[in-house]
Amino acid sequence: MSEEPVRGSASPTLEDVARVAGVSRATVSRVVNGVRNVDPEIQETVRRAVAVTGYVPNNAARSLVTRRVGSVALVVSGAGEEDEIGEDGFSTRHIFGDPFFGRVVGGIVDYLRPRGIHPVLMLADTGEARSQVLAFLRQGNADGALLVSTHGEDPLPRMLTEADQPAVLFARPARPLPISYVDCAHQDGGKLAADHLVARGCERVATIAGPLDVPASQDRLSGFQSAMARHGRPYVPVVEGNFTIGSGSRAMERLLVEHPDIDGVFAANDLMAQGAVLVLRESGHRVPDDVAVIGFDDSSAALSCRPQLTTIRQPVENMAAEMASLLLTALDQPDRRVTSVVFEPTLVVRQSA
Amino acid sequence: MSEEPVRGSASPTLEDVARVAGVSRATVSRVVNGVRNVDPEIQETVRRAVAVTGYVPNNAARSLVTRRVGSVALVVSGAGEEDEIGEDGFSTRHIFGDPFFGRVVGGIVDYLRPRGIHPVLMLADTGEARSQVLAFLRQGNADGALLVSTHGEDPLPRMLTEADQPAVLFARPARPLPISYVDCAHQDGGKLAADHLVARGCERVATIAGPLDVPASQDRLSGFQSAMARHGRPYVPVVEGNFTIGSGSRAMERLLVEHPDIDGVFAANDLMAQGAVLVLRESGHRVPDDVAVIGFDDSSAALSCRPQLTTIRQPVENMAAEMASLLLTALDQPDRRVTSVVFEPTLVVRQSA
DNA sequence: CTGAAAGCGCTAACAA
DNA sequence: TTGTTAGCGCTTTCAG
Repeated sequence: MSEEPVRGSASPTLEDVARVAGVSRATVSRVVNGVRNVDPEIQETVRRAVAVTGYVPNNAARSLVTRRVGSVALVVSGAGEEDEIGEDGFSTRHIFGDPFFGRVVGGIVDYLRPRGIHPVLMLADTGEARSQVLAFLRQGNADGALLVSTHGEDPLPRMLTEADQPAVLFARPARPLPISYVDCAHQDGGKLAADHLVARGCERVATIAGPLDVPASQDRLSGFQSAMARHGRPYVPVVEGNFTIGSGSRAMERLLVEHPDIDGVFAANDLMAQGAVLVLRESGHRVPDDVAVIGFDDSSAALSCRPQLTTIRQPVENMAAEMASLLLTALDQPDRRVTSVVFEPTLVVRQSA
Repeated sequence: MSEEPVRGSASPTLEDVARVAGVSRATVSRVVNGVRNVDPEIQETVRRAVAVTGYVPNNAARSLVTRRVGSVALVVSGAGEEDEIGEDGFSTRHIFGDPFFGRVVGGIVDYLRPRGIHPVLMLADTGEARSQVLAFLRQGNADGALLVSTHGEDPLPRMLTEADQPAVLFARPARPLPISYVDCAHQDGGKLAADHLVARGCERVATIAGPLDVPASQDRLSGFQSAMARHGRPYVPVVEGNFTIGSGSRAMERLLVEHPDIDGVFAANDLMAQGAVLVLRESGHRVPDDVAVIGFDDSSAALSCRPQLTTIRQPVENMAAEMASLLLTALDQPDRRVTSVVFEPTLVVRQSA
């Protein structure tokens, strides 16, 4: 008892602890920061003094000299441009409801948290917001940035490299840039989908692509097309969607009109696949018996869909963790070459195909 | 041109700007912080010097003296305990994929961003993590906390008040505590659901409640029950779920076994309602013709469900914004009474009831 | 209206 | 191994 630090008074400083322990500020600092070369007995004394005073280091003061704050920015770039979910006066941040994004955040938080680092959430969907992100970093509010872009022509990556800010992207930038990123072998994913549909015996296959200004969409499409070509199907109907359920439904409606005898569909993400399934069932097609559907991502949408979606799984949590890992490495070794890490997608067979 | 600040050199300080402008540090500081009492001409000179040097204030230095950092913690407490979505080596942060939580984040970000404040995302699902949150705040890494608890007996609110940390909760704490919060009139919501089902002509109504250690679940349930009682139905079968799709399905299965002739269901959130609908349809019941289903939240799940869910809408974004607003007010007026703001839910009629 | 000067709390040489 | 000292960059009295 009486370990209770005095309430009400201003929070104690190193100085206070030093006085109580009868040593110098420097020694307390060393103990607190776990620097060796401190007599074990004194260490103990200091630790006790820390407990008695209820001392907690002031991170602002620390950062001022170390030039590190111990937090990173998690930037969602290009979000909220179009939005199917109702307008309610807010520029609804659809992205935060996206199960895919949820996995990214989860992976990042899981990696960062044991290391005592926490992500600062930022949106960068306008020019102003992007400047805000840059200013934020320059003011030293975060040591670096993890960037998840939702569209191809995002100018933020370039801005970051030009400002010499440490950053790692989720997904390869549309134009080559000296910046680190993690990605998934989307073409291989497209191939997996094609092979599976063909192996299933599908004869009249079409695809619902993602927005084609996004490299990932292009890659999934091209990987799918070339694999189909290798199977002797040089032509595959393509409709472009925008990764939302609604766009998936609309795309499926169009495909059904133009190709009523379709028997296999590859959608570039699970949400669109879900939208496609809804339309198929409502128009009396059985899935997978009449039309097989395969998605991409393996997000929670794949599980909540009926039938559950066969899909191409991206190891999103691992990718996100790797992103964080790359950033921390870069922060520790400032003049290191940029790197990229590409993960392999896998086929997850469920009911829809 | 040549407005380009010198590259490579360490970032400029107030001192540098002062030298270029030919004034003192203090004056530059005043201009940068928009303090009046500065000669307009000098202001202009300083502004030019800022532009020339590419000056950006160092927030650590600033915080050291102002004792404010300009960021808040967004704490998700009690998350990730149980998780239906596959285990993949990660303690999957289910919460981030929850559309309800997505709306909360969106609302907070929307309110905070124009004010130049950004939330630091933290998870507090273990005792250690909770201490981490407290230490984080005490170290001055954030000025206060926005807390979203996912279960009733969360100890964090009390810890925060005892540590005198400014905080605002989403939802009333299970036990009374001198802490501000925003909430929704859940009982009224339950009543809206009951009235709608009765008005629809449902005769044999049951409910799938949320976890009963959460005040919100209790309130939705009691509001629903007492409204039903007022309609002459003193007894309503109740099955408890845990706010996930899967639990909604399981609950519906049980209800169907015990009460095969059921014709109306109120689920305490949309995800469970969605799970219930899946089971109903798979077992050959038409929704809403045979069984009417009504959810709660009006999350994106309500829209992606087929049929689309009739539901009780919580104005989550407004609630989240209000939460942020309350916190900022508290930060500006430290010795102000705690307050609570309670929002009214509304009935949104779609197809499921 | 402006400048000089005193710290905010901490780390990191450098001495001892 | 420990203590002394000099700042990190900024705000803010207090004089002028």
